[in-house]
Amino acid sequence: MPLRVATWNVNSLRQRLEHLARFDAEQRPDVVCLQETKVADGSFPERDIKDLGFDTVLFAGQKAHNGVAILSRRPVEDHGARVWCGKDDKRHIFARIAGVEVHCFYVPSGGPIPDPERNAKFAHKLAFLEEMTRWAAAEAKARPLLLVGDLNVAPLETDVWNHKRLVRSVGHTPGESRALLGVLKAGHFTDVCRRFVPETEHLYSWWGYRFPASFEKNYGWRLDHAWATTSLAPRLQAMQVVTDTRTWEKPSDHVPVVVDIAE
DNA sequence: ATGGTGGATGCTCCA
Repeated sequence: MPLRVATWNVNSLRQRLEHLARFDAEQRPDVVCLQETKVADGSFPERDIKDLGFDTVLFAGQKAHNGVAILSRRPVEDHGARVWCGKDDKRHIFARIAGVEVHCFYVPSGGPIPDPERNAKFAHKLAFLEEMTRWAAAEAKARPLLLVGDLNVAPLETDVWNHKRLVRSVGHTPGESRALLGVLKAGHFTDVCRRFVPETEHLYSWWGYRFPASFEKNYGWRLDHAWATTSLAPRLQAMQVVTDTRTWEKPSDHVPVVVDIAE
């Protein structure tokens, strides 16, 4: 059996517990990386998660915003978290499982205006992407890494429903795309989703709430990613974007991405 | 610099 790792921005873990249980029953992942848990550590629903069969539950959260977690059925060999851009705002957690260091990221959304001079949130996002990609490129040489999460960037033209219309929108600007594609093109990582779905095909993991009927019209973006170091690439067996969850009642705006790694 | 909706919080902020 391969190591099955899922990543999912649940947009409030407490609102999504039933969806997590259903997803877990259908996909049986060994590891689940969550973003936007939106819960302080003291209120984390640890019992509910352990009852699903995840013996190890790691979380780094805060009240109301952000928050990440890693749930594992397999033994966790090491774990930790890192502070990015000098802000301890709960956007990263990692665990080594079956020899693979799994890093779970929640990149800042970046606010509405794609100009770092006028929008401090966009400046923060660019700084975060710079720090994260620099770190990733350096660490990739050392050991097998699987970097997953909501990177809040759709880097390819086919990662959004209308490139021309959205190229000046935060999340799809050339600068943001360059930050991600630079690491991939440097050969440090394989974009797991694009290894299984060619770049000529549209692929999305997020359909916004605010755009009317975005899911029905398939007005999506690919914001959720999985990157494997090139040393892991030969072991990549399968990838699924579990679009079905977006049809469930009161869904997250993001859907899970599931990756299978041969052991 | 627009609105749309959803989540957490507490009479708005964030995505």
